[in-house]
Amino acid sequence: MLTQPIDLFRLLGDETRLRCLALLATHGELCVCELTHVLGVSQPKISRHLATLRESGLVSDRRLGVWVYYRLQTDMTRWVRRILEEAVASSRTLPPYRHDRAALKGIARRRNPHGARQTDCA
Amino acid sequence: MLTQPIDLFRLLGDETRLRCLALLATHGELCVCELTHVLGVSQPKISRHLATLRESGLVSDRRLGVWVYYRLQTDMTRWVRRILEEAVASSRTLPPYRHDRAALKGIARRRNPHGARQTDCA
DNA sequence: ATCGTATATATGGATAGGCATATATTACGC
DNA sequence: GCGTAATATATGCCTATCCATATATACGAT
Repeated sequence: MLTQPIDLFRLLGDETRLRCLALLATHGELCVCELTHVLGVSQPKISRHLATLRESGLVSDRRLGVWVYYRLQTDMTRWVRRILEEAVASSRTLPPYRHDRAALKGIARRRNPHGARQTDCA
Repeated sequence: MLTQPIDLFRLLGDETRLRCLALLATHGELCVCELTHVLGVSQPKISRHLATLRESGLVSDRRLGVWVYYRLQTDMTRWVRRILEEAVASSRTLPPYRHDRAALKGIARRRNPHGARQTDCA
């Protein structure tokens, strides 16, 4: 998983994935429904891209009750980490990513760390 | 040209382009026929990808007689340069790129800096 | 049963590559 | 000089393939 730089570039060459990674880089952990609402795209679309990122080892997931939380993988090869950091940093001020961060702050962050009952997500 | 990181990643997500960039990073200037021979791909294919890179501002070209020499653009945005450098560095030891550098050393480098007569290329 | 998430399938769109050809510059002959 | 040929590069056109997306469905937990 991710031995060739070109594979990383192909992963980063999709806006939905890049927006997810940018949000996960600033906030530690986000569930699928939060990303769905913030990015304003369909849930299957988000889920599919997160699966791609997970299979490539860029993110990891953990399930807490109904929610599945994704976060950036902590241990990455150095060049992967460097390129990813540069990708996030250079995107920070640009329209879609900048707006996403603002949108994330806007919505009610419903964290559910202990499996408490939750009717609605985000 | 190249204001969005995602556009750079899409450019770097093609192996032919990445191999060209890697060679141009180590050697200063290469003509189309040299790249064609070293990479072992068709001339139109190389020419097309070089045009893409030129239109994106990653490389520049100058014509010397019949030959057209391509080189990395000197002035790039900082984040572009950083990602490109990391891309080249992380590719250096991998099979295709490593082999390309060896192949380039193997062929007779025919430089034609002053328009001297030249019958065959590479 | 309901909500959150994942996946299977089908489809549309982008794009890389091959082939042929066009353009450009130089070499050679007269 | 002129014309032709040869080489280097670029470009149109076509096809195949990959990939993102939508839709529908299945799974899993409460």
